[in-house]
Amino acid sequence: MNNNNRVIIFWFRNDLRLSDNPGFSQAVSEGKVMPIYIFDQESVELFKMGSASRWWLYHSLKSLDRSLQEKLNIYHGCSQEVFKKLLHLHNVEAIYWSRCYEPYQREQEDAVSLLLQQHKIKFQYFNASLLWEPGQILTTNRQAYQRFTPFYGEAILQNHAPRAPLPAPTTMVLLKDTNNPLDIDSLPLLSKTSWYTKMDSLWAIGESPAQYELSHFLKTRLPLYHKNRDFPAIPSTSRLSAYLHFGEISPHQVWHSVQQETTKFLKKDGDAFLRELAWREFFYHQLFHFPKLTWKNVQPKFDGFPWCHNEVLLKAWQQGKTGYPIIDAGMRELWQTGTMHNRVRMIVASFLTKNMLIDWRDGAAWFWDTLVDADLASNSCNWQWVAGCGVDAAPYFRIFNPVLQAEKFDPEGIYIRHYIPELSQLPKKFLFTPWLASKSILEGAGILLGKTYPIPIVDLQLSRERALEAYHSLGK
DNA sequence: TGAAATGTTGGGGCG
DNA sequence: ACGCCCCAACATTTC
Repeated sequence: MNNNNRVIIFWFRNDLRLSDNPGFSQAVSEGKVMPIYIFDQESVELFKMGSASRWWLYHSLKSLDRSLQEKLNIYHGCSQEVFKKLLHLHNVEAIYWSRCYEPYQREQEDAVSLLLQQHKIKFQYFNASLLWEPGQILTTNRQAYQRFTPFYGEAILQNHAPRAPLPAPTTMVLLKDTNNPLDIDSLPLLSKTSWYTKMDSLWAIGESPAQYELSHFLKTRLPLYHKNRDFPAIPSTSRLSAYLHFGEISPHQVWHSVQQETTKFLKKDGDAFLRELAWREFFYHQLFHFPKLTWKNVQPKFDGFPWCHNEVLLKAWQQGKTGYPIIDAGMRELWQTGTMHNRVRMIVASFLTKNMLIDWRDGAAWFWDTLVDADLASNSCNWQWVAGCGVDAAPYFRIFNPVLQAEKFDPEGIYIRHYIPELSQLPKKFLFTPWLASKSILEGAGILLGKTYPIPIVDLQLSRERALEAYHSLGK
């Protein structure tokens, strides 16, 4: 066989970037590289990629393809089968990829590894999407941490700082698989109804937009991050979560540049942000050690919890028509933009699980479908955290009051007015409690309660008491 | 990374 | 002048 025909396959997964991609760098340094992406969802039983994620992925792949001189090779179907064909058609020298940690991705990896072992093909995987490998951060008993605080302390204090990010390779020889008829547009990524046209204008997707978001965040938002991050009307968050999920930016790049920015004046802000990045790690590690947590309560005593199955309430929550302005604003932000401010995510999640007494899995499923940053680890763990059944979870009796939360974190009502235009004329005094406004005030604001904006769909006090009762029914 | 209920304190009005 | 009561304002406990 002619040695010149030998190719190295680099399998892109949730690492859709060229910079700080150790496996890709190694591949292009060793020879001609055939970059591939496999859309492999058929075997996924739970949590097939949601609509918003698929929309994001479409653009992310387009961007990656441009970075790869339009040499990205697209496949659709079972990963193992795709590799079987590739091995048959090409003279494959080695196969490299970046590890992924979601249960079905691990199954894919195992199946592919087995195949490659059988064919005696060299393969190697790399860590490109976590600061610390699961299994690297363990208690002295070699167990996974069950509490974030010691996890974070140990991870920072006892382990080396995350490695420095790598630059993008400067030279590369890329190969197109000429036998393959598929391209990005042939994947089932964009639905027929173009619900996403508005989103197209809200997000710039790809590796260089991700870098731009990061530098913009460092310059304009990080300096007041600690103070501002809880206020949804203030642009204070990094907006990096979706880029991190698909790997258009690596956590190492983010970690490293935040640390570089963090002078003593910014220390509090830098620390607060790095802590959030560490929560992401913590959740990935949890998922790694307990893959069932996407649908199973981490605390088994919650298995008997008396959740209500109420389609009417669930739908009202999904559509942002509960009658509680901060809840509805958040749910509409999600629907319109594919994201939701972190503080508001906690408020709407508390409302669904506690005031509506609806199963956290229903909330997780909705978020999974609608969030552009939908991430199995963060989504599942955060829902369990709010519901009280997770690792290091909020106590069940911590029930957010949507009126008080709105008064506290959207005091001027800017966020609410933005996402609920039908309330925008309401005076601030009644903006958080429209049902308390007199008829004349409502009229003056052009509101017909029950018509143009809903009457509260559940009673706060009664639902709170009901939730506490349900909690007590679990016993200790 | 709550909220409500309950407890405590201290200033001021008032008999 | 003094004690009593009221009630913010704050602290603690409970869910």
